[in-house]
Amino acid sequence: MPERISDAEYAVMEALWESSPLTASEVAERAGAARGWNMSTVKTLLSRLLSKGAVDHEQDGRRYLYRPVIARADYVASESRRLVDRLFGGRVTPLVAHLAEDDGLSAADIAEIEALLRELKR
Amino acid sequence: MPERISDAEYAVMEALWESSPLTASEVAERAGAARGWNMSTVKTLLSRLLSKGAVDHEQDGRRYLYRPVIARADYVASESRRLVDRLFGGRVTPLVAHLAEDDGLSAADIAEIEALLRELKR
DNA sequence: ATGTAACGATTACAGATGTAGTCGTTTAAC
DNA sequence: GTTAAACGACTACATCTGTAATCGTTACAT
Repeated sequence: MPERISDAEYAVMEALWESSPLTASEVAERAGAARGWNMSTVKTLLSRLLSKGAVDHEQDGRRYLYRPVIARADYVASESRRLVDRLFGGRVTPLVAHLAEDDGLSAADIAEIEALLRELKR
Repeated sequence: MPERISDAEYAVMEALWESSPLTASEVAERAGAARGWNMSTVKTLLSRLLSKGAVDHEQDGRRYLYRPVIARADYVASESRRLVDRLFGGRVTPLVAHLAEDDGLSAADIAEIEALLRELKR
């Protein structure tokens, strides 16, 4: 039962997954700037992520270096699963069906997925 | 910009999507009972859904009959899109790849998806 | 040395959410 | 007719989330 990560917190995680460790200021540059966040906001988010155990920090002089504790792949897996469970009764196929229809996959997309499935059949 | 529907509210929507119109008590039976919700909780959720415009109600004597305004398919589409956008840069293929690997699709699942893709190529 | 900029810690506050309780009214059963 | 059950309306309240501001300390530039 991992603590859930909010939307805003997720943006911070993205920055850390892309490159870590980072200082709070670096996170602000990379995740906050585009969103118009104040430095304080970024720090709040970092401290919430700390207490949720999603990131860790190590002292570096007068400041901290932050790095993710949970892997992006794990997060993505659990969020995807959550969606599939909630909306599609845990079945992946209907999700794919839905996305495929609704979303107009390009021929290239289709080819890519087919290749993937062929791989899986090995 | 449709108002977001929370997890608890979603359970109420599920009941209404499955069968509607329903009275508050019926929603409580169908969605609340399994979750141990108090009648009050269900009524609160219904009124929040009303103000969000996600459900509508019609008077029926001294009580209301509730029915969904937004279609399940639309909700599912927007939530799926949201996930794909957030976690996979808007691309469906990586999601499918992820789910497929991580999730061990059965041979039947794979066949089903392949059939689906063939359909799409027409 | 001194002021100022950078940092972390703490506090703030409104809106959303989960979960209910209370109140006034109506109606159905006696 | 009277009472208890059912209903909707309104209120409550803790937690989470988004978004900061303030405070105390430290270090860097002068």
